[in-house]
Amino acid sequence: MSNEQALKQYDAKKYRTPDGYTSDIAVFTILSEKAEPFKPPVMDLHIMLIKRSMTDSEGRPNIEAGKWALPGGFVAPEESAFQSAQRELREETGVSQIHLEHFGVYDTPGRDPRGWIISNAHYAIVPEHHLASREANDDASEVELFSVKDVLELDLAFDHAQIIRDAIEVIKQKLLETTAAKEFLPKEFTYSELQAVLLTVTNDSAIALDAAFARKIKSLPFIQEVEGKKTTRTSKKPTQLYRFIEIEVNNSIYHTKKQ
Amino acid sequence: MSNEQALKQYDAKKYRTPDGYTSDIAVFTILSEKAEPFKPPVMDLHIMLIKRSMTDSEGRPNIEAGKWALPGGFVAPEESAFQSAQRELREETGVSQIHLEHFGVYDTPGRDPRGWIISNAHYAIVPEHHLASREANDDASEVELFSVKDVLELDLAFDHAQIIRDAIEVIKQKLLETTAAKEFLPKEFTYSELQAVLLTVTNDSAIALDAAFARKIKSLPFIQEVEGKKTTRTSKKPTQLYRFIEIEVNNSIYHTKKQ
DNA sequence: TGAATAGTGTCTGTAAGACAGTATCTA
DNA sequence: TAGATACTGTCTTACAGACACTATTCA
Repeated sequence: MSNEQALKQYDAKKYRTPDGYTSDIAVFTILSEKAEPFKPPVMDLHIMLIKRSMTDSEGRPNIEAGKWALPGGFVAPEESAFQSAQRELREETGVSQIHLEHFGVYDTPGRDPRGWIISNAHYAIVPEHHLASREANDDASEVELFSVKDVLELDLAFDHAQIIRDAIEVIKQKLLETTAAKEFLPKEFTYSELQAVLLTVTNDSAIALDAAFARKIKSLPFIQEVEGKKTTRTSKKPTQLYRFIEIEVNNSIYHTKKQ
Repeated sequence: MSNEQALKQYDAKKYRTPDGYTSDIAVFTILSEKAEPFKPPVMDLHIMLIKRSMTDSEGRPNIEAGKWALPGGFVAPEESAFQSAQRELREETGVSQIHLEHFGVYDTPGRDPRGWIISNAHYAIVPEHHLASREANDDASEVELFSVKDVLELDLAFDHAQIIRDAIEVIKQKLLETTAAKEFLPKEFTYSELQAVLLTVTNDSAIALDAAFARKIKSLPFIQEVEGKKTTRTSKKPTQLYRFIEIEVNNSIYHTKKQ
């Protein structure tokens, strides 16, 4: 009894099938406010949204026209949603080789007025400088960065308010529970730069207090001092540079962090 | 320009659509080896699989017949994959109200010979005693529990080997990085019972050594002593009982565990 | 010299890890 | 009383958190 025999008799149309499969991407970046010389950065976490056009490519009225939405699109049968997200991201921002990860599926019946459409949601971490070129593009009026603090006040398409809420929770968790902060930073960074990234998602005193964090960074097993290398980009006093090292982080709640 | 107008002109058939949307469930349970009186348990993590029948309900040869597979099935248009997984789980095991969570999507082109079929994968944690009845069922010959140590040596249907590999990684992580272990335990438990659950996924000495773990359990912020309550089910000397308390666990790699 | 950033010194307390010793019960 | 499990005592070492103090540079 082979699969060939079974396939011959299989009829996909027997079952009701979805009307579409899409990938949506929550693109996060960090904008540094007032990058004055000899000043540590103050950062704010932003998410990239597009404004849905009033008409589609063929000139007909568009669904959810005029609303803000996550970039994304229909997945083709010959690709995975992840590949689709990579493609969309490259098309939208010209950026490839960046951190992209699945974080959820949205399939509540009725979530899309066009029918039974399943969305596979991803988040991406794009360093600030990669979006500089993007912002200067032709259709820049249709693409904008919003602080995660007020993005949810917008008029958002479909169930994207929920997806964005979830994405924000996910990136907060990833920044604090994994070494994902390195995706926002240059290869070598100062304690105050890492601190600025983390302060976009937490207010904890252990991170917010300079002296405490400057001391802590030296004991973190996944961060290494770049010996003898300093910079003056954040202060007049030359500051020690650090880098992330590739080790597995033990995040067990039953273990000590010390490794 | 309303959505109604736009919808009138929308034609789902313009795009190629998926041939199916399924939910698969990796059902985990823990079996206690030799539950002798006055002995702490020795546990082993198991996963529930079904053997695909040779013919379908209409007597025709089945796809991937005779292979072992995750329970699951086609999602109906009026439900979410999560609801579908809940339903399947109830039908398969008679259990509801258990821990069930999405952990991934499987959509690689060609993963299912029947066509473009997207699988939404979940894992479930089912305490041992809930499966006792299940195992006595009529079609028990088609359902079996396998130790996660050797489940991957089976002949598995579709890409279920990959899904199961991922599910095992996920449950290992969840057991160590969240309080999910409570789903396998009675409400009140001894240190050696919690220890036995954790030892199914780690060998770390901080957990494996009795004295160390007996002391550590008292300092864990999410576990509470049940004052004055002891049991003799694991030893002749009455043993202190503990329970999980509902607090948010701070799992940041930049913070101390102390809360 | 003052202002700003980046640290270090020092103290107190908590906890980890190792290992030996003690407590409680059943058969 | 032996044997098994469940702890506790004690010691050493490490780091966390708080707060004051020092270091380095530019304007």
